[in-house]
Amino acid sequence: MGVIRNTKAIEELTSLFLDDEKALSVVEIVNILSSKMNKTTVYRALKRLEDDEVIHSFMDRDGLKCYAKNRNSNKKEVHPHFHCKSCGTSICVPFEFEIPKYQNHKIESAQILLYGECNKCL
Amino acid sequence: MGVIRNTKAIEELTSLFLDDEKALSVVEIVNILSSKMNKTTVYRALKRLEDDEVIHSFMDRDGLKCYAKNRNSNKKEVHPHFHCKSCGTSICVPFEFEIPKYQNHKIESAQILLYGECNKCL
DNA sequence: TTATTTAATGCAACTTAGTTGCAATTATAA
DNA sequence: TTATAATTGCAACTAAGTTGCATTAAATAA
Repeated sequence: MGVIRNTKAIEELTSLFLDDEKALSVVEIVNILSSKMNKTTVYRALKRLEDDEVIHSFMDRDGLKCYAKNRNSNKKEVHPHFHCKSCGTSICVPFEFEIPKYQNHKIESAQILLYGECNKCL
Repeated sequence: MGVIRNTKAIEELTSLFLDDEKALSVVEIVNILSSKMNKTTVYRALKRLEDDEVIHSFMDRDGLKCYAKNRNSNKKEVHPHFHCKSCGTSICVPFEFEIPKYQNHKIESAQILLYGECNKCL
């Protein structure tokens, strides 16, 4: 939520997240931008964009951090992500998901990761 | 599903998973057993126990692999896990969860990770 | 426009989870 | 007991992600 500056890194990164559905792993992002900026910059700029709620992140099945664009809604999104074991890509699944309650635990966020094979790979 | 041998490593590891609820991260497990065996052995034995469906694994919010005991049921369990942001511990949440369908994707497994603060930390 | 300040960047070095190859060891079945 | 195939330890490695610090560049004030 800090003051986010309109730098070249932020510009390049936001231009990668045009699609509502497709998620990108940090490895992909760092590779795509390797000739344009340092990986440290990528990591830090992604963090800023996430803090600013422009994008959101999740861990795929391999423990690799992935980012995707936030949809236009004020409240924090809770939707599943699908990770294809064949091609390795991840997508946002446009399902609503209600965060469950559990005893006297305070649940602040939830992540659902679906794992299998996508339509293209089948 | 290979022939799993009854070695000291397997014995030590299974003795860590007595509790149905508590999950242990690989880092914890490697630390607990550091004086008794090599970390490579820990990783490999955990993999065997998981293949053998004695334990199951999931990624916590920090991308750290966690393991927990399987309950006595033949079919693959699908239950959420809760990861406390304060104390860092994770537990199995005894809820049933139905794996959703999505278009023409083949969903083989699903993971739900709840994140927040546990009863002890609140 | 210029000066000031503060965020953002690049770089190199580091941390840590997890893996690999290989030789030595050990559990199991014959 | 012996053969065999799985398991282990070790050391070296890979790769994701972080940190400190000097430099650069936005944003804002003058």
